[in-house]
Amino acid sequence: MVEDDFDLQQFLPYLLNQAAEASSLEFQQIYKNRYGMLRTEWRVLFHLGLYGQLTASEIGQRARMHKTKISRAVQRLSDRRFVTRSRDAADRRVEHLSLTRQGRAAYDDLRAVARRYDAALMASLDPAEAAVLRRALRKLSEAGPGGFT
Amino acid sequence: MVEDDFDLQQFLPYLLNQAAEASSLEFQQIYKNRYGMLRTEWRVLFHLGLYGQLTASEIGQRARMHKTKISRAVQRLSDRRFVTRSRDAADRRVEHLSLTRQGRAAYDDLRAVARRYDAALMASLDPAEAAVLRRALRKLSEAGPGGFT
DNA sequence: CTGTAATAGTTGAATTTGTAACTAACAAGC
DNA sequence: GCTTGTTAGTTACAAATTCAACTATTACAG
Repeated sequence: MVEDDFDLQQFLPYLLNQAAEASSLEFQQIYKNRYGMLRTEWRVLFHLGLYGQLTASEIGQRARMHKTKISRAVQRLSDRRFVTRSRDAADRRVEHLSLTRQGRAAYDDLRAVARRYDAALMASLDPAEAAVLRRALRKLSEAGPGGFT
Repeated sequence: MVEDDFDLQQFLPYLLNQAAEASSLEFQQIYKNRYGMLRTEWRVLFHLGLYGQLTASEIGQRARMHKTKISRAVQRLSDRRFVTRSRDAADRRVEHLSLTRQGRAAYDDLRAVARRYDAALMASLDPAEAAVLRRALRKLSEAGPGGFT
């Protein structure tokens, strides 16, 4: 039945998904086991750790996450005292989010793990390959195929 | 707050996830709108289209999908007459799955779309880059960082 | 001002996924 | 044969995600 020149293993969205899943798995275990976080929560934590105070919408734009995901992630992170929320004085719809001391500690810890983890992943590639990979991934992230449909 | 040398945009699992999501989006719309399929169902369909008759476990191994996902995807595909199931005579636990005429028609259609879609994605990369990308993704898919935890 | 539209964020209900327990069939040792 | 273990696949229940509707607040046209 391989009279078929289409190769699933070459289909980029499929390959990307496989690679993304495989490469997230072990790291996921870590933030889950150590801090009981979900992927959405980890992402919010990292964005706050990296960029400091942000609003939910800003995180949404940067991380391309839907606002309901963010709302719920922030809720949980704030329940567990990783994040604090404070209303903007001028525009009382918006909330400024930032890490608590505890949140920052978790972030610092996970950031260190992430660095080592990234290095371990990279070790399976050669350096030139790794650089090309990153560049290509960034291009692909920016837009889909563009005007396809 | 960017006194921080860790760059989320460089963290491979994150990059991979972003690229995977962005690059799946429009294609997802197509199999969803045309055939009401979920990603899991599309994957089962494609595996059957490509490799012919397979059992659920075989699909699981090839696609690295959990058996419950497959079970449900097969259920829905068979409800909608895209797939037929037939018990193995020798080992009555196993079921051989294959596409119906209708299933094959959907597969043929979507395969053609996938080819064009892949080409469109590739167009945003230069050829050398694309080749390296595919090779790197295949490496990363095979294993995570390996003995990290 | 005032009515209409837009934006930030939340909530509820339906869908989808994950986890664990389950049934059914086979295999192998005794 | 009869236990014990394993494998194929399903199902039940909990957890997470999506989608649409919602509140509260600001913007802005007339």
